[in-house]
Amino acid sequence: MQKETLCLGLLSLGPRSGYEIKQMFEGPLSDFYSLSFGTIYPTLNNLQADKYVSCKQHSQSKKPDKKVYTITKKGMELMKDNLLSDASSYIRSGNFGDQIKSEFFLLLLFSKYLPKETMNTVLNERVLYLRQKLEQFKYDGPVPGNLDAMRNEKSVSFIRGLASALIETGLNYMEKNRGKLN
Amino acid sequence: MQKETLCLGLLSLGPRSGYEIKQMFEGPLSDFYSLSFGTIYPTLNNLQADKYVSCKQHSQSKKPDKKVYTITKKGMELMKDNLLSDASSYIRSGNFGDQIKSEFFLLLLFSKYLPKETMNTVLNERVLYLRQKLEQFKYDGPVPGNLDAMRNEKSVSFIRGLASALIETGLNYMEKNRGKLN
DNA sequence: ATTATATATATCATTCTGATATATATACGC
DNA sequence: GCGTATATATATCAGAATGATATATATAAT
Repeated sequence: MQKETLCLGLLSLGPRSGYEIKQMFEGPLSDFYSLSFGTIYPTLNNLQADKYVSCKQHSQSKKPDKKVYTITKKGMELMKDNLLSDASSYIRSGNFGDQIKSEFFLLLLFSKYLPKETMNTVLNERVLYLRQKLEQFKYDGPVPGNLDAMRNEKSVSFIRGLASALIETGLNYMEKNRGKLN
Repeated sequence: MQKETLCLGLLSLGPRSGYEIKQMFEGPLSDFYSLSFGTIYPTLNNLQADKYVSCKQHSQSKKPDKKVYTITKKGMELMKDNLLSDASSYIRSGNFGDQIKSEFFLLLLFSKYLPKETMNTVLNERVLYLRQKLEQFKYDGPVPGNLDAMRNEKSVSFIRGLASALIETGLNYMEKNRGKLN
């Protein structure tokens, strides 16, 4: 997905600064996508230059100005147009498409070159990590303001449910079949 | 995973050319990782310069020479050292780590900006695509020579089983819950 | 006969990340 | 009270990787 479309999409949930957009990528979204500051800030500047977003600077005493961006009508149109024209190309991507980069699976692929005790530790920690991830996805308590807008989206509930189901399946499989790696 | 470690790992399965390494990334591995020609060829040249691989040129009438690389003892050592020292950093990556880039999930996130009929078509095609993927992962018939070495690895059976289980879970979830997106 | 696909290596502009720079505020332990 | 760590906030850039393109031929399909 183009970085412009993605930033506009997140701004469609409400006005935000570049820093806050980055924070959204560090929340639940982090498991599916991320953009770096080096991408977010230039993208917002370009979107502003082309009037897809407007910007209000909130001067803060001796911190850098907080630049809060708001999506414009023109920006909403661009976002919708881009989503529509690229929708079909996302069908084959991610979560069993062409974009998963699983270093963990690569490690498994070459696991025979590692000492058994190392692989045992790695698999144990992987299980712990996945359990922790699962808890995060199922967590329904309060979240910081920036992330709240996302939680209320129907699509986010759908994605969280799917992610939870996938992690549970992965955990069960790992626990039942890890013996087969030796 | 460093490109050097990865190329060495694939060469540990048997001597191969850069073109054939790329082919392995287009097989079942494509769902988990990939490297481009622009990465593979320079990496192989560097590995050769540092004696981690040796190279035999097979001249072919009027095609470019086929350069078949073989991993050296020094190369095997580097690969094992790298795997060992980086193993712990792969625990949190991929398949619910920080490296999944799912454009499909992003599309779902913004699905409310798309016409219902578009989303319907997209979800239908996604289901078809996943069914096709599932068949590919379960397929146990003959494969081209390059890929055969991988099929015989225990770890590959493990990964294929895990991938199949994950896709099945994803399919079931999508079919049961797609109504909740509207 | 033409088009598409496969073999085979190489290069490079564009893109993206991860790190770093800059500057301040606040919370925490001791 | 003092140092340390973390959080806020934007910006830039070296280095790395991709995707596209160039080059050249063989073969299969239409």
